[in-house]
Amino acid sequence: MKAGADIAAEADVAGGRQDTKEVILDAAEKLFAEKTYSAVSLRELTQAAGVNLAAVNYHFGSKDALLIALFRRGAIELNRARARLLREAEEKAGGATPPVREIVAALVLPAIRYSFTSTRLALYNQFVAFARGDGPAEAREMLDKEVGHLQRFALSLARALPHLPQHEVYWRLHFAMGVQHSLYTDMKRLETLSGGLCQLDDLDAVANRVIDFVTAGLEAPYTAKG
Amino acid sequence: MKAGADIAAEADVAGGRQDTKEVILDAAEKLFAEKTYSAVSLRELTQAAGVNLAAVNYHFGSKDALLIALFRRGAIELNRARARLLREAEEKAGGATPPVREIVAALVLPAIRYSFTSTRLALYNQFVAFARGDGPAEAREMLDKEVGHLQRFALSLARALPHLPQHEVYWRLHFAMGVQHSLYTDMKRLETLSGGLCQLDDLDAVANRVIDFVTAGLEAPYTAKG
DNA sequence: CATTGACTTAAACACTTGTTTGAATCTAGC
DNA sequence: GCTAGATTCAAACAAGTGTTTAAGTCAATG
Repeated sequence: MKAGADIAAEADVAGGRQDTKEVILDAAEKLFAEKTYSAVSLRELTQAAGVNLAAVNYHFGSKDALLIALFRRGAIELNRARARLLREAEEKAGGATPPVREIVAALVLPAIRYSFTSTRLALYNQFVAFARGDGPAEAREMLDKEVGHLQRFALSLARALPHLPQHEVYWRLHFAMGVQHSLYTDMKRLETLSGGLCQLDDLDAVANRVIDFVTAGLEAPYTAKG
Repeated sequence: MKAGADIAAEADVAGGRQDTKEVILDAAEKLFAEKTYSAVSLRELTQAAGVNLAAVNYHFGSKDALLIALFRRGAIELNRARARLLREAEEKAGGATPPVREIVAALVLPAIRYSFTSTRLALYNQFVAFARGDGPAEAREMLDKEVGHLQRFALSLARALPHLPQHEVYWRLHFAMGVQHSLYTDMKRLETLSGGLCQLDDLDAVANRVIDFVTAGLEAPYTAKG
C-alpha cells in the first residue's frame, strides 16, 4: 500500500529523478495529446516515462484513473489562474464592470500561456469524449464543475454587454472558447496554411491577436432574426 | 475479390437494407464521433451496423482504411459545398470582392448544416490525431489537400480586408475555423452552461450568430504591437 | 542491525484487439 | 438450371491490451 507519497513528494529532486507520480503525469500529458488516450498503451507510456509497467496501476489504480488525475491537475491550475485574473480585473474596476477586453484577457491568457509551455490543454477534447462515453461518473462531475467556473465569466460578460440577451452571451462565450481551442488543436494546419508564416512564437503578439478577435466578436451588434 | 460494389451500389434500397459499404460508413461516423476512433472496436462497430465482423476488412481492407474513406467522403462533400458558395458570392459581386460577411457565410454555412444533420464533422480532430500519429502518408496528404481548399478563402479574405497583413489574415481565418469547430465539439458544455437555453435547434438563427461573431472578429481593427 | 512499509520489478494473467481463413450463401449471365 | 464471382458468415489466429501477482529493492525507524 502507498501512503507517504504526497509528503515525500520532493524526495530527490536534485538527484535527477523526480517523483514517479509526476513523471507519469508528464509523459501521459504529452502522449495523450499527440495521439489519443485509447491509442496510447500503458507499455508505450511507461517506457516513455522510464518507469515500470505496473507503476501506473500502483500509483493511480487504473489507466482511466490516470486520465482523470491528469485532467484534474490541469483544470485546477487553469481555473485558478483564470479566477485570479478576473478578480484582479474586477478589483481594478472598483464597483463597476470591467471592460469586455479585460474579461476576455482573464479568460484567455492562462490558456494561451499553457499553449506555449505544454500540451496540457490538448487533451480537453479527449477527456470530454472519455467522460461522455464509457467514463465513470466522477469524470462527468469534473466537467460539470468546469462549467461552473465558466459561469463567473458568463455573468461578468452579461454585465459588460447589457445590449445582449442572456442566451446570446452564452453563445458568444462558447464561440470564444472555440477560438481558444484553436490554439492547441490544428496549429499544424495554420502553419502549413500560412507556409510557416504563423507560429506560436511570440506570446504577447498571439495573445493580442486572440483578444482582439474575441473582443470584437463579443461586442458585435446584435442582429435578432425577424 | 470484390468488383461490382461501386456499380451495384443501390441494389435493394427499397428492400430496407442499403449498400453494406455505406451502412458501415454511417455507423462509423456516428460511433467515432461519440467516442474515439481507437476506442471503437470493429466488433462494436459491425454489430451496430448490423453487418458481419469481417465486412469492414472485406470492403475497406482495414480499420485504418475505413477511417480514411470516411474522412474522404465527408471532406469532399464539405469542400464542394464551400467552393460552390464562394463561387456564387464572387459571381454576385461581379469583378469586385465579395463583402467579408458573404465570404464567411460560404465558409461556415456548409459546416453548420452538417452540425444539424449528422456527426460528420466531429471526427475531424480524430483524423488529425490519427494522421499525425501512426497514420499512413495517405492520411497526411488528405489533410494537406484540405488546407489547399482553405487557401481560396484566405485569398478572398485578404482582398476583402486590405488593411490586414497577410499573416494576420491567416491567423483570423484560423480563429474562424475554431469558432466553427465549437459547433460540433463541446455543444454539451454550452447546453449545461446555459441551463438548456442554447441548443442546435434553429439553423438560421445559429448561422446568423456564428456569422455575426466571426465577421466582427475578422473585421476587428488591427492593433500591431510596438 | 533488524524490521517495517513504501516502492519497484519481471512475469504471468485473462481478455480484447484487428485480421485472416475457408466454407456457405446469394446473384447475375449464358 | 447451372456456373462464376461477389458477398456473407462463423470460427480461428496471433498479437497486444490493462491488470494482477509475488518476489525483490530501498530508505527510514525502532
